[in-house]
Amino acid sequence: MKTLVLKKAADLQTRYSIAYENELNGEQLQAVMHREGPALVIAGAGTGKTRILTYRLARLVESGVPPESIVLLTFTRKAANEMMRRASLLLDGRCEKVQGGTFHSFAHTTLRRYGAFIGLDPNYTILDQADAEDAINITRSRLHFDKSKKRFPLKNTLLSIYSMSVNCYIPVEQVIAQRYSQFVEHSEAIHTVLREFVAFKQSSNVLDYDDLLVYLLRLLEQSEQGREAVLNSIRYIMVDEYQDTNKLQHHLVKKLTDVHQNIMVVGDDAQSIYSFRGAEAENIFDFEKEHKDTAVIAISKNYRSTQEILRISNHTLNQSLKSYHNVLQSDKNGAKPFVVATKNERQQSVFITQLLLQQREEGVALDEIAVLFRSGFMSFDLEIELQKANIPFRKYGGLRFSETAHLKDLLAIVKILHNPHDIISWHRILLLLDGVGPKSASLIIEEIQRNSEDIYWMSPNINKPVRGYDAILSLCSLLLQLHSDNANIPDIMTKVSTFYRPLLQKKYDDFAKRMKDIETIIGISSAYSSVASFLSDMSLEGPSDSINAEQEGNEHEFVTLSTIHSAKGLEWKTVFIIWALDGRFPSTRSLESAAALEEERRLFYVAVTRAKDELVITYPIDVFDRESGMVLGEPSRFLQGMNEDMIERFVVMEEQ
DNA sequence: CGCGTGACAGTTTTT
DNA sequence: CTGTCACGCG
Repeated sequence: MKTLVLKKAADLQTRYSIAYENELNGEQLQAVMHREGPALVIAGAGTGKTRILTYRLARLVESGVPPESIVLLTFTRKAANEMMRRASLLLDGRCEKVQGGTFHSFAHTTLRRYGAFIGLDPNYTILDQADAEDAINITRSRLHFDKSKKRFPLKNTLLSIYSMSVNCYIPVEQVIAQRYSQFVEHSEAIHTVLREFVAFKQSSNVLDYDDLLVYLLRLLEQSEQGREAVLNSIRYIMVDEYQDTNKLQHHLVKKLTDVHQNIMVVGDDAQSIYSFRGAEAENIFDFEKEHKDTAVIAISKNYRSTQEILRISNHTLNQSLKSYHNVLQSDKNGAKPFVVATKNERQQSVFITQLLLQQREEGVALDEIAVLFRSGFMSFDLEIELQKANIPFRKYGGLRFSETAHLKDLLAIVKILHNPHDIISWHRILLLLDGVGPKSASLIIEEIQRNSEDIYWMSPNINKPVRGYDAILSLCSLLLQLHSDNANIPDIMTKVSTFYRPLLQKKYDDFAKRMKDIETIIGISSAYSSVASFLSDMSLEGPSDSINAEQEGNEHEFVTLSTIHSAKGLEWKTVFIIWALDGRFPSTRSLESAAALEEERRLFYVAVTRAKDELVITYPIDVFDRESGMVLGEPSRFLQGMNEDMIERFVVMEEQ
């Protein structure tokens, strides 16, 4: 007989180490405490979206939900990292086991594990955008659409058409009719090329970015075993930046939550800036319709910015014909934002640099400052100026480190090693070799496809092309050696780079600079223990940050330069928005359609709301625009209608 | 067939 | 400013 004892009921409840009630406001708390079933959180900029997600994560974990059964999907890798970092600060290491990342990286991890259920060889390699374009070009020339046809769309257009079709569930013909009407006459041919492109990827065992999502969906829909395996491991899903999901992702989320319905999505319709990639802000509102009994929580109290900054952002949205959900309010007050005209781009760069030096003098940490711009190239001139002034900076957005031609060349060899069927990489390398052109390359590739069993031994079988034979032979012997070596990754990389070095030297004038990048990537590679994870990280979460990270000295502090797209979800004490020049931001191209202009407006809104305390908006006048043949000199139309009690206007003059 | 040359068109934003 | 295309030489 067991003895019965009395225990205080309160003592039996789970103990929480975080005082949720004290650290969150009412609306936030409601979202954080939400437990089962679908929830939609509409949270304006700076209202503590990340805070809600991290606290809810912590709450679930504290309540005993196994962290590995929670999936957190975000849009950019940086946002994912930030979230995990903040969750770990709240709650020891337990949050590290949470599955998380971008849609694409989540899809990749899942497919590596369970892809076999739908017949996917787990050794597939991932094509980045340039690789996918190359693949399209290869198919195009195989089908002989490259010659004779006048004005056939270029590879990047073909890929956009394909991608739009896949991500939005729109048939190719319709995409062409709607968005690329100038190519309607080639509609059928385009479709043929794209179908062949799909087949080509399959036979090469490669997946492009879109395929990652498509195959994951296929796994969930077409394999009962696959579906069970994936769904059994997930109990809670949270999706950040939901306004940036497209149809395909929307659908994927639905499939992932079919069983338990424990899905929380967070979004802000005013921050939808990815429609060029098929994102539909309507997904937020469809979500509510599609999931029964969705708890809807709207949050409008802003904690980030001063009221002066919010007045600018609210004004930006008010100028629109559309109406957005949130009008932001804040208790904080500060200085009026500055709008500054400079004579030209040069002066803009010099001016920003001066202000940065001044801020540093005043004791503002460089980490607290960001310079934001519409497009990657808009910071080139400033970068030179910052270098001269010895101000350390890090640039986000624009061309990625691992997307530069020389690193792609190098990685292509490693890719072949990992996946010998990767014809796109073979093609890339073969064309690099002396005396090998498109014709011999395709002959060799045919040979490779015939002898797929012992692929590295095929070299002696090649019908000698007159010129390139020696080069091919040496490539093959390198591959053979690396294949049998079992070396570690930096070793492999070093050997590959020794092979590549003379080719690099011949191809580029700035050989030395590029060689340095290669050293850098060898360094990065040493952190990996498997070729597979090294390669997929390079394609999915490539070190975009290392592109300008290694300034002299090991300063920990740096100014952030970033495209607005890459700055989403982040905040700084002081934000500069440069190139706020009508014709650049919004760009002339976006003036043709109301929807495009609207997206630029939201983009401007995102930029403004990154600032906590200080906002400086600059624009150069007297800029020649090649496209229109006009001189641009007016401030962005988004600044129109702002009077003197909203902003201070300045003109930069040179001191006599 | 490979490769250099010159003309010319297109030019965001991300995974 | 860069990638792409057509042309013609070796």
